[in-house]
Amino acid sequence: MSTTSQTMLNQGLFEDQEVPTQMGYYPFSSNLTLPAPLGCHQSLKVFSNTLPPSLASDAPSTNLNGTLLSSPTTKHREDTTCDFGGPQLLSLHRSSTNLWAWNGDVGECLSTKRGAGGDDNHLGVSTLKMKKIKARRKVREPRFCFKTMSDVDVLDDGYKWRKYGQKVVKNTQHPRSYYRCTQDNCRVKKRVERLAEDPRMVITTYEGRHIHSPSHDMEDSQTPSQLNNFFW
DNA sequence: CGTGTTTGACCCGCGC
DNA sequence: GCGCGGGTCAAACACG
Repeated sequence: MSTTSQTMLNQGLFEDQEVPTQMGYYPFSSNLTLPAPLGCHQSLKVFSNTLPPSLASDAPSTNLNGTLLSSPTTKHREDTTCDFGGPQLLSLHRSSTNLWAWNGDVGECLSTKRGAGGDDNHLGVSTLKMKKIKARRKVREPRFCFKTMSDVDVLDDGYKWRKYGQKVVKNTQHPRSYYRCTQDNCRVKKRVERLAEDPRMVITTYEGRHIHSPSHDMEDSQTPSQLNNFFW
């Protein structure tokens, strides 16, 4: 399966950004048209759970096009809407709120990379490690979710992922898988689960930002610094 | 042997 | 304060 198309999808989220990135919210354009990933059915759904506070409070029930999408009371990840631009394209709208914020210091909080530091991490948990863990869990990276209809659980998005956990979530018959980007110092994680109501649908949740370009691009030219900040 | 997956244990946040 | 559930760790295992 080729990775090109899915990589374009991820990159596309940022190529047309209009929303500033302060407060740690990911930028989205008002109406993105994205290529559907290969390996997925044409009916690709996307939903987002990141929204700047101003938009969340002022117009919680509208997307950036002003279309009524969902209840303003939805605070959690809420399956919202997505229009389809056609067989190869889809339009991403933004709607539901997710009020998680990050303080811009996440990198420091999350810098506990296994084997990377000089921490004494043997024999249980050192106090330092515990503090770091606490910090990690307190400050959450902004997240972005999308839903695809696919036979395969893990969609190839151009990055290399390593599975670090799997969990059966309550009231669902399908386990949720946890992946971490294998790139050094890149803390991006993703969760993959299937929709309980429709097991054909795969929900992928990305958390964090890639600090590098997709793996298959690394051999040829390293992408200019400007783009690096916006890769997933 | 290196790399990736599996899986049970553990920890923490949150609701009651 | 307690229990539940989600998220992570890390040892064991599988595979090329």
